[in-house]
Amino acid sequence: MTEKKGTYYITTPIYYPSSKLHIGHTYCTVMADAMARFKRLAGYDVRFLTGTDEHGQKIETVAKEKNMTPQEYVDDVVDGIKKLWETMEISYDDFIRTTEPRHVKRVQEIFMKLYEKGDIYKGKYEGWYCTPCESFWTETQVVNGECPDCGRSVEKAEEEAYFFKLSKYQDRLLDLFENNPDFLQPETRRNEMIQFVKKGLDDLCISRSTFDWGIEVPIDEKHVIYVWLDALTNYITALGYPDEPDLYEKYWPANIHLVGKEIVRFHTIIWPAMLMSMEVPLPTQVLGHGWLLLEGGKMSKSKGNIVDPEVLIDRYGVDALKYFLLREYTFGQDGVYTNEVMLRRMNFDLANDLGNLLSRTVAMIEKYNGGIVPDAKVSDDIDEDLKAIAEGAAAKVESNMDKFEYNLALEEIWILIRRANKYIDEKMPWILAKNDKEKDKLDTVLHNLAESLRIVTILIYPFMHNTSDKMRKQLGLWYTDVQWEDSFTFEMMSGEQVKKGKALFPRLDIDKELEELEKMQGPKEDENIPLELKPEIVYDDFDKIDFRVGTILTAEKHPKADRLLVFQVKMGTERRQIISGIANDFKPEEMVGQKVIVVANLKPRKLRGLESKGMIMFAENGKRCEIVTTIADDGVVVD
RNA sequence: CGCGGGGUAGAGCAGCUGGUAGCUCGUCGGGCUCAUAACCCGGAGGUCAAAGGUUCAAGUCCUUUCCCCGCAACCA
Repeated sequence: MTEKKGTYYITTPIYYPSSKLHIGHTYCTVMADAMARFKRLAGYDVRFLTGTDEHGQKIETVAKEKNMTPQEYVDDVVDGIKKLWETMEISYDDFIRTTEPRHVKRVQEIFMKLYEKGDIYKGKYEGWYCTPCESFWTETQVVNGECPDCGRSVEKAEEEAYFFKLSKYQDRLLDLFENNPDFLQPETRRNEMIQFVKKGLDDLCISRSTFDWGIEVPIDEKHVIYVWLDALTNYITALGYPDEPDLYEKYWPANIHLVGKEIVRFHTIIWPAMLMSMEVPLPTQVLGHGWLLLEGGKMSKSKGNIVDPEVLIDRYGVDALKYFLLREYTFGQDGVYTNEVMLRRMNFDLANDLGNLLSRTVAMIEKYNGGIVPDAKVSDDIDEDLKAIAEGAAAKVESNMDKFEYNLALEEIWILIRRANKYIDEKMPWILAKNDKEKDKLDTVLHNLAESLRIVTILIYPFMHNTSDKMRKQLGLWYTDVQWEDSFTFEMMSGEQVKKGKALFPRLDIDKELEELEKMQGPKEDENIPLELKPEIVYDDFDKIDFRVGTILTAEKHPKADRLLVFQVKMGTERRQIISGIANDFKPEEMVGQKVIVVANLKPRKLRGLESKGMIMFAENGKRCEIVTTIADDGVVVD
């Protein structure tokens, strides 16, 4: 039995179930899972937490649209998420939902702790209120008295709200970053946060009274707790803090909070500040991973360019998908996902290198030694080289995993696999088999190959346990469990009965698969799928808008904003200036002379100092904007 | 001069504290037949964005410039 090395608590973010999860979420969870499995195998007492963040206005709205209660709605989505993790064989020890009673009551207790500490005060959320959006905006967010979201005018309003004294912890946070370089990695994220704190922190509004779907503020039933205090605390409420502290005392502080780069700020500024206030130790390390991008940009639900992990698992298996995600991308950096890159990885690394190595090894042991793994009899430089690489691989995997370099950890394993393939060519066992005098050499080759593969089964276990099991079955290693320490030594096999099985990873016809995947991922031609639309409007709403045709006379860059282009547009008798945020997609020259559609009666507004009277219509297809043109004469009404 | 990250073979990437430029794929040629037409070897292909500088020695340090990408601002 492996001796215990201590505890290891690792968490993923809790995901927001406003719709189905995509491959980006899968990526994060797979990384956490691999680390959890690795640490377990290495002898740690691991606790791995994931979950869902289920409150908030957005959920409330989406549920209403679907004619469900928020609870019904989230129950439904969370079921799907749990099913996905089950398919992915995510080995979480606990799944926390922020709607669970255990979380709700603990969040309220934590609120009271902060309150009694004097770090929560009731203040006035002085701001600008946009009635249609039901949102408050700060002075800096509002532009020219208009809502930054919808552009309609906002009214000065005061709302009571509860605030957390984030500013009080500014200096301690700065110390934290500067004295503990490891607290936040990678480096670039740390630099960003240092800058952010240096600019000064405002107190944080932690309650809302404009919607109901949340945890009630214990001292004020008119308010619900806003996301920060509700969501971030999951990492300790799931451990029973504060009322059932057994797990908390055992596992807190967390070793790792694994999060996406977009939420690093919340985890390294707001969360530590709350913990400081609670006088609870801080997590040891927050790691911000990069995003999986699709060609042409960010993955997002509204763009409809989601890669559904279920489809991939269904076709290629969990292990292949996990391998690809962990091997292809560098932790902390963004990576581009394409079907082709994935299929290549699966073919080259899994089918050709690993699968084929097992296949040829087992075939030779069956053919040349009746399926029994022989003992090694002799040894030369080549044998010793293979052996050294095999015995040294585990240490290299470990050191890379300590740095969360999953890709390099796997690369180390593949160095061994490639070495073994080369070893076969160097030794040419099929020649040895032709001469009885070479039997000792042949036995040695067969033995060494079996040993190398045995070690591979241990090394890949945290990443691909199914494949490991299948390999061990073929290698006759059914009689013993996977033990990490067994990967340190070479001489362990003798007399096992091997048994050739199905190919571990069938070779894929990449062109054919690409075609199939595109068919499945793209829109299905013959199906009529309703679009996701904004709330319905009536004709009167539409009739308020005055669309006109306009000819662009001149176009130039806005002197003080990167993304803005300033146009002079002619609409019949009138000429006016309109500004659009499309500088990334169009050069000014190519816009001149275009006939476009203008929302002509939009209230004028200043953008970085220049007035824009109206708005030019563009089509957004995800990758870039496309201009919407017409052949009609300018000034003409469009309706 | 808001903050930060990059620009290395056809593609995608490694190259930390300076000392013969690497990996995977592709390509060309060869080998092998145990194996999932898989495996192995070799070749071609890079003035390491540009220009200066420090140094015996610079993708690797410094300065400047150009170009990309995040964040922030702003996107009517």
